[in-house]
Amino acid sequence: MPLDFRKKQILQAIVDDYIESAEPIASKSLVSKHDFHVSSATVRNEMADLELMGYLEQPHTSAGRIPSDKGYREYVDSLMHVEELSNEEAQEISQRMTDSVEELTGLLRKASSALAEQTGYMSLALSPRLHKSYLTQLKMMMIEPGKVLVVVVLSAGVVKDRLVRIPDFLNADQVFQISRAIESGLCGKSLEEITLVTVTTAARDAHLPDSLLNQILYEAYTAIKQADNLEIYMDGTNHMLSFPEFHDNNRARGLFDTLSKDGIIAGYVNEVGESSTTPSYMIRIGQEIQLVGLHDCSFITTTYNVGDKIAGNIGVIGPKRMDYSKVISQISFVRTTINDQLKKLKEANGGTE
Amino acid sequence: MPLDFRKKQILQAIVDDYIESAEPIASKSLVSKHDFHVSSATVRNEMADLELMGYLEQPHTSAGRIPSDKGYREYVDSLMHVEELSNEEAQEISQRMTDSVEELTGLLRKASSALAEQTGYMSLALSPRLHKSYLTQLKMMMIEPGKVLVVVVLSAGVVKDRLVRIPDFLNADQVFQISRAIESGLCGKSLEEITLVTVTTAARDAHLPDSLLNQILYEAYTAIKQADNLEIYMDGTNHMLSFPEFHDNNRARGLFDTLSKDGIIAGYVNEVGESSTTPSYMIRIGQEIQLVGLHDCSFITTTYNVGDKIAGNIGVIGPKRMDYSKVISQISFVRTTINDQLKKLKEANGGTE
DNA sequence: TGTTAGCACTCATACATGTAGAGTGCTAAA
DNA sequence: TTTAGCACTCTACATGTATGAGTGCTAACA
Repeated sequence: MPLDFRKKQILQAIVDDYIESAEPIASKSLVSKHDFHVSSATVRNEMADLELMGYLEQPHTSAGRIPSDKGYREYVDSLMHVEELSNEEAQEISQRMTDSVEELTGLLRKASSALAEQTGYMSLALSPRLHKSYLTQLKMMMIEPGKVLVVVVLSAGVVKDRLVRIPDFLNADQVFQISRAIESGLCGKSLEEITLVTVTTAARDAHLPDSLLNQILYEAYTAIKQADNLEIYMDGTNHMLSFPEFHDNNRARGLFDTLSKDGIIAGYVNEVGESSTTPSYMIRIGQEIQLVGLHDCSFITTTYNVGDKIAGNIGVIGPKRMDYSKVISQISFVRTTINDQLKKLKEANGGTE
Repeated sequence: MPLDFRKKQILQAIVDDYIESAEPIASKSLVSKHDFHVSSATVRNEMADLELMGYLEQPHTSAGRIPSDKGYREYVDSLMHVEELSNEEAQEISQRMTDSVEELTGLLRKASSALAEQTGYMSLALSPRLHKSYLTQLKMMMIEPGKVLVVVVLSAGVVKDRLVRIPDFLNADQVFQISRAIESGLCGKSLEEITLVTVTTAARDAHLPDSLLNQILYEAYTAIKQADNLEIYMDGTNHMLSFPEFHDNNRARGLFDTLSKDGIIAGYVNEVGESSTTPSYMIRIGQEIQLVGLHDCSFITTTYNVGDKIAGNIGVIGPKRMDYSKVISQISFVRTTINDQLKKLKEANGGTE
C-alpha cells in the first residue's frame, strides 16, 4: 500500500514543519501554512491513516504529530528535494578549506570544522582506510643515538611517521642499512600483507647480526602498522546541547558518553562507510544507528577518495529532526572539495600510484 | 578578623559535606554527622557569622548553606589536608602511563586520559612552551618531487615535523643544501629568535639563486615556527554532564561552548600556568576563572618539566564542589610520572641540553 | 559571656483542584 | 469523499493548602 499523492504531500509538510519547529504538528496549523485545498478535518483523517501506517507518532492524545523513524526514512528516500548549495555558502566552505594547502590530516581537520560550523550540527572526519595501500618508502632518520624517526610513505602519497627508541649502540649507518633492507623488501606490499615476519625476513638483507636487528624490528613494524590506525576528528559536539531533544540531561549524557569514546564512533562510521553500496551518501536514522545514546540522532556520511580506491569518510550527526536536504548538499560539497584538494596535492607528483 | 578554631572546623565540615552531597548543609545535619559537642543552635549562630564574613551563602531563607568562592578558597588554602595517593591508585595511574614508552605527545595524551578517568572530572594537558628552547637539528627529507618532510629537533629532545609542498623542480640535492645551510645557521638559536629574516640569511649559505630559495624558505620557516604551537589534549568532558551543577541545560551549554574553543582554554592555562609563582600546583575557584561558562568550575593545574626550564601544564577542571585534596594528590602524581618518563626518555642521550 | 531550648517565621516542595487552550476522533450531513 | 461541529482528552498554568526543612531570634541558663 504505497502512499497516495496527498498523503505524501502531508507527510512531507509535517516533516518540514517539524524540522523547523521541533513541536508536534497540528492539523490546523498544517492547512494554514500549506495550501492543501482541504479542511483540517480531512487532513486529520489523513494523519490518522499515516499514524496507522507507522509514518507518524503522537506524543499524547491531544497533541499534534511528529514523524516516526519510518516517516523520516520515507521523507529522506523520496519526498525531500536536495538543492544545490548557495554560492555564498559554497564559497564560505571553500575558503575555509583552501586557505592554505595542507596535507591530509590538516585538510580533514578543516573539513570537519567547516562542516560543523556550516551545518550547526556536529561533524566528523575519518582518516582513510589504508590497509589496502602499499608501502612506497620507508626511511629512518637518526635524531640522536637511541632515537629514530621512522617515516612511512604509502601509495596515494600519504606520509606518516613515528618517533621510536632503539638501543643506543646502533649507529646511523646500521640504521640506514636496516631501513633500506626493509624498504626494498616490503616496497609494493600492502599494509595488510605486512607482518612482523615479513619485516623480519626483509631486514635480513641488511646482513647485521640478529641480536642487533631484534631490537629495532618491532619498532619498525609498529611504526608501519600504526600508519593504518583510524583517526577521527570530531567537531561541533557542543552544538548538540542546543537542540531541545537534548535539553534533558539524561539524553545529553547518553549522547556525550558515547561520543567520548571516539574509537566506538570511528569503528561504527568505518563499518557503515565501508559497506558503501551505491549512493554518494549514506543516511542512518534514529534506531537504525546501532549505538547507545544516538537513537535520537541521525547520521549522514559520505566517502572521500585518496587515489583510486583508498577512501575515508566524513559525516554529520544531528538530531533526527535535522535539515537533511541542506546537510546533504553541504556534505557533498565538502566531499568534492576534499577530493579536489587531494587531487591537487597529488597531481604534482606524476602518478605515484 | 581571622577565623577562630571552631569556625574553621565548621567551615571545613560544611565544605567536606557539600563536596559529597551537593545539597545545602543544615546546622542539624552537621552536628549529627560531626561531633562538635555543641548544639545545632550554636552551630547556627556560627554559620550566620560565617555567612556575614562571606564564607558561606544561602540559596534561600530556609535552606542550608553552601560555601562561597571565598569559603572554598579558605578551605583550599588552609583547611583541607592533602593525603598521599593510595598505593592502588598510584599503581593504576602509573600503569596507564608507562605501559609503553612514548614520545611527548603520546605521553601527554595518556596523562590526560588517566587523569580524567581517575578523578572523574575533566582533564587537560598542554604541550610545553617551546619558544625558549633552541634548534638543534633541521632536516628535510624529500618524499617525492615537490614534497618534503621538514623535521625540526629542539633542545630537550622534542621532535616535530611537517609535510610541506615545494616547487617540483627542486631536486634532493638542492633541498639538502638548503636544509644544511639553515641548520648550521640557526642551530642553537631559540625559537623566539628565529624569524623569516634569520632563516633567509642562514639559507644564503646554500649558494643557490634567490629565485629558488624563496619558494622553500617560507615553508621551512613555518615548519620551524609551528613547533611552538600550543597543543591541548582534553579528556573526560562528558563527565561534567553528570554533576548536578550542570544538569541545567543552559549551564551545560555555557560550559561546552567555551570548551569547544580549545584555543581559549589553552591560552588561559598557558597564561596562569606560566606565571607560576611558587607552589607546585595552582588553583582557581569559580569567579577567579576569567572564562565565560566556567564560573561554576574550579581549575587545578600544575607544571611538568621538559629539561631544565621548558615546561607545560596539566590540569583538572571540575565543579567548584570538587574533591580538591584528592585531585591534588592525583595530579601531583601524574606530574611526577610525566617528569620521570621524560627524564627516562632523555637519559639515554647524554645531555643534549 | 557563651550556650542552648523553644518557637515563630520563611521558603521550597508536593499535591489537589480548577480552568483555558490545543488538538484530536467521531458522527452526521452535504 | 469531504466537511462542520462537538465531545473528549491531555497539557500547561494558576491557585490554594499542607508539609517539612531550616533558619533567626529571644529568653533563660551555666
